[in-house]
Amino acid sequence: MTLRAPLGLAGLRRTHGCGELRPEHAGGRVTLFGWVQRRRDHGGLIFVDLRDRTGLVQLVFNPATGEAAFAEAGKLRSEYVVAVVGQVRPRARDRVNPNLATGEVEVFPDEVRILNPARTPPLPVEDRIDVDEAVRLRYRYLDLRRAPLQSNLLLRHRVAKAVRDFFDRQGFVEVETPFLTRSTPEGARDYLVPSRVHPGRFYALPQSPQLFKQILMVAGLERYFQIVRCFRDEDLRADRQPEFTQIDVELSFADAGDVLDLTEAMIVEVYRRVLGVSVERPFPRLAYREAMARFGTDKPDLRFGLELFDLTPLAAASGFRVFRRSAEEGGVVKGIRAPGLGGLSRKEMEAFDGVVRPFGAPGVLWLAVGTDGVRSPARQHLSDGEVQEILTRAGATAGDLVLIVAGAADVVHASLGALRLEVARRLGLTERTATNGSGALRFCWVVEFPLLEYSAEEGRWVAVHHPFTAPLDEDEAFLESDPARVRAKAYDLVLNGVELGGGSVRIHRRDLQERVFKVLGLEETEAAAKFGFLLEAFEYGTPPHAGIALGLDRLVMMMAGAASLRDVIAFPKTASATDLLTGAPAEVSPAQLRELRLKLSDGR
RNA sequence: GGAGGCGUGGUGUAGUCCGGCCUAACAUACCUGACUGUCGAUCAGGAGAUCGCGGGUUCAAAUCCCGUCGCCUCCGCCA
Repeated sequence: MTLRAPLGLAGLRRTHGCGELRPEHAGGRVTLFGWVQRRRDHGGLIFVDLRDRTGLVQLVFNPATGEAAFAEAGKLRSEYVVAVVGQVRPRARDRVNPNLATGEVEVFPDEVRILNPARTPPLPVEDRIDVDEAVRLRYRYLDLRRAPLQSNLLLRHRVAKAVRDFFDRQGFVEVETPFLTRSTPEGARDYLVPSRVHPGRFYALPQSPQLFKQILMVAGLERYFQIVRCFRDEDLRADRQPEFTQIDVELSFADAGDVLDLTEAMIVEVYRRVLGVSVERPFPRLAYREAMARFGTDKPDLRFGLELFDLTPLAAASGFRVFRRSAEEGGVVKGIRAPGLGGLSRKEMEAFDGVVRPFGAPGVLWLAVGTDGVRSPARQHLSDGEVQEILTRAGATAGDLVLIVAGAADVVHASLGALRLEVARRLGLTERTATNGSGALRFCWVVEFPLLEYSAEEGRWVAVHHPFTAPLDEDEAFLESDPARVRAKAYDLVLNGVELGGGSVRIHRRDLQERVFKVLGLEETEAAAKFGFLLEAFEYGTPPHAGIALGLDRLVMMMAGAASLRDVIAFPKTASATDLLTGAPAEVSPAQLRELRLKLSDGR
């Protein structure tokens, strides 16, 4: 990396980055630009740490070697922007700073120019000092001066570069698709943009370029990719921002296996090139049903076991009412083993209830295995034989804890999925270690998702993935008769319990697409109005095609070992979708509203 | 839409449960002075907060109550 300036600034030409100076530069004259990290004023001698993107170097101001520079150095304060010209000298052995990449040298400036003074920063521009995130977001430019965020942005750049190089080499073409497009039913809420030219009409920002990339397949591009911003007006999470970036891919004459292979190859190359980490292929593939049954989630963290086991048959025959009723009502009874957690107090056991309650489970039944028996609030309701069978199924031995949840299958799975993560956290199995070789990277594919699920809220079947996803050939016949049974040619890529992305084989025949629309309750006229252009396109020679979209932000987050998307996005939004730096969203002038023929319902 | 956590000089925290000892403490940053080998410099001195905001209870509120705003996490929602 170099920061040499191509042109001089005020007669000065930058020769090196601060962090680049090494003993071999000793004796040379250098010109450096940067920010004052810190000034240590010893009266007759002043040390200044100068920082730029490349790192830090120590400047030494001595009246003997530069009277004017020494005087100027006394005026320097934190974050002043300066240019210095001086001589690089090696440090005496006992003055070397081993904590600094440039610690074997220092610069003796004979000229200092203050290019710009700075107010005292509202947050320390220094790594490792925790600052309230609201302050960091309000002064994002100062937060971004700190090394962790800078290195995350650099990492992100390298990932994007590696992705582009990979797809370019594979014959893919990056095509830009519109941001101002039309709202389509299904999926997330749209961000709307009013049209001035057409009052009363709105563009929508794309939730993804889904339709366009399929049309590019009809258009004969054959291999498309795009690193593209997507917009979804839904509530945020640590791993969800209203605008996020996808690595969007679509290819013709390809089936699911081709997409999986291609994606794996891309991931392997990105990790190798950017982090120097080798990722093993192929990634294991799990059917959705299996993932739910074994891990209670469709995005399993495979870094640890702690798999669910089924007690439903035992429960059906049990004298314990809670068990029997769950089984009789069509629910399930399942549990997990928490190795070594049998010693928790009753109060700590009850804290597990709080983990499952958000998912609709009333609580967790626990059995603590001791050397002299089993402790459990349900001990008296269970026969010795039942307790023994539970322990056998759990594989539990003395010192272990068994956690059991009974109820509807989806509630039980969600609850145990969350409990499994909670147990893993307690056992220290989920450290989000970065990927510098030490962290486990357990990629997997989850495949055979259901094509449809019934939405009680909307009173109809809705697409699990999106309405253009093809059903498995062997399930297509049940589309109308038993929609729940139909599995999709869809796949999700999961890394350590985080969903990195997903895709599917698309429907490329108009007749099948119309059948799916019909099951979704999209009447022909409505389908024609909203997706007509796609259906029409399908009539002009559409190749079979499939694709995938990966969350670039999430991928970078995982690679950086970051806990939040905000740490890998230069200008992120808060949990309430505001931008504390710019103040967006903001009110607009009445004139702007008038021009758009918009009237706010509160009368303005 | 719901649940929980947090909000005290610029920054990070203590104090809040159990009101009075708070005329709000500590660290750091900041300002001034001293100091020629520091690199988390050191030493001496100084300035800086009506405790997110509004209302209430009380002789008395950072502390209790009600409301409200902001940030974070999770559920719903979202692929």
